[in-house]
Amino acid sequence: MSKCEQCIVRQLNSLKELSKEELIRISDCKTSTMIKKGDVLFEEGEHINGVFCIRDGVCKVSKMSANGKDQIIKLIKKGDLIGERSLITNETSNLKAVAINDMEVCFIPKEEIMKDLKQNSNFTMSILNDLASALKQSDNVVVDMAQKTVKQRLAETLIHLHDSFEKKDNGALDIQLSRDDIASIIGTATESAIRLLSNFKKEKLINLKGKEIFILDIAKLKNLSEGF
Amino acid sequence: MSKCEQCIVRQLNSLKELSKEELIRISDCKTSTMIKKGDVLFEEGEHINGVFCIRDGVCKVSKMSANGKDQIIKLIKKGDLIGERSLITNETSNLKAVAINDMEVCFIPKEEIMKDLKQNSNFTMSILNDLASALKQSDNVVVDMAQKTVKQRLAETLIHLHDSFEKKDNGALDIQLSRDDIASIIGTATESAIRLLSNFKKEKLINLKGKEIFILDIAKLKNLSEGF
DNA sequence: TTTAAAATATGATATTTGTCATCTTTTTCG
DNA sequence: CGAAAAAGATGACAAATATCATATTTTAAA
Repeated sequence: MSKCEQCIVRQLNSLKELSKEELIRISDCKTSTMIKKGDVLFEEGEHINGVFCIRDGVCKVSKMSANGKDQIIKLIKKGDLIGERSLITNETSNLKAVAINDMEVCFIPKEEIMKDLKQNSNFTMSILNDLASALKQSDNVVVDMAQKTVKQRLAETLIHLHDSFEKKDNGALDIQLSRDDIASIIGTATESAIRLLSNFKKEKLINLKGKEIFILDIAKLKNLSEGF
Repeated sequence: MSKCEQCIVRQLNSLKELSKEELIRISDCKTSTMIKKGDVLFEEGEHINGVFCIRDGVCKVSKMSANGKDQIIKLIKKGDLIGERSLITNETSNLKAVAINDMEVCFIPKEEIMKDLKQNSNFTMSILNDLASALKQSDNVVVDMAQKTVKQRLAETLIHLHDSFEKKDNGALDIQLSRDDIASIIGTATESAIRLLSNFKKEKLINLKGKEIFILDIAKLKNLSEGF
């Protein structure tokens, strides 16, 4: 099994604050798993009992609304940690995570990572920072959901995807989302998402080939997302 | 000036984790202020440089959307701390806070509270917990904003107000919100909020006397908020 | 490969929500 | 107090969005 000390992914998240000794200890107790596209990392209401460190792949993190529709809260990718919140509050997960493509993830059991959280204050501070950033981000999304139109939110989401994901050789965004996923990110009906995507394509803001998305006009998308 | 060691409000938030010595130090450097209804505690984009501890009164915490409308993110009341997030990330505030009624607040400068955050791990853990809870809460609101109708959100908000605020002697909720505030909490146009409130009154779910709100049928409101 | 199922697409229509206009009531302030 | 301003209320209408129906394309499974 690969070692945390040598894992580059660690540099991308709070684990970079751990000392060599701490890392070796974590490395010895962690487990690595391959997760297939569509498989569930964890369910809403499940005790996670640790944190996941994403070595490769992408997953969607969602929550079921009272109305029975899944709302995607965020996309998690290589280098991200997930599960810190449940770790800290000792609660079951309020979210569900499903792989969007094949993933490689490491799982660090709660007891071990808690030791570091209690003893390494740089690590604690880094986790604090993560939560603080996530909170700001989430508050921003609340405002967008409450105040922006579906069209604005789609534009915003496309910009966000453009900023957060690599491009494939042909220029397409290197993430495969179904129309349903996209609708679930922006919080609208699937048909509405499809219609707006078609409009955006007609207006040459994006191009679509199956599930491939090509961002053509970032500036106009930005304007759109701000209501112009 | 009153002393933190003797302040009951402290028991309601993370400051309860501080030792007697730490409290005395905080007490010596804090400032207390009276804030008038409508006055601004801090603006979006402002360096807060510390945390506020609310001794009395209520304020609305909001963020301006790209469309120019203010969205209320949360209501802060007696016993709450505010400003922890900006403290940790070293950023300017992403939110604005305005007093909803006359308030009494204490301000603890950043340098002092940071000492405790670095040295008292119980305090740090408590703040971590606060942020984790706030994040969960915020994610829940995202789902509601994205998936629930305005009517559902109004019902939800009324339940929340009922759960979080005392009742006056006449049974009214002890918080004075304008119709505009209510609209800004649920993320809708003022007229829509007014109309729905009138409907709820007609259906005997609530009663309204000026700005006073009387919750009459919690069970039906709960059903409504869940889509029945 | 063939077939069934799922995903995508699009039109027609209904519902929800926002906007504008106008009126009434309440609050504020000289 | 009384005038002006702000807040609240309501109708008419427009715009945004959801829903339903159905057709087409893609994907997955036998």
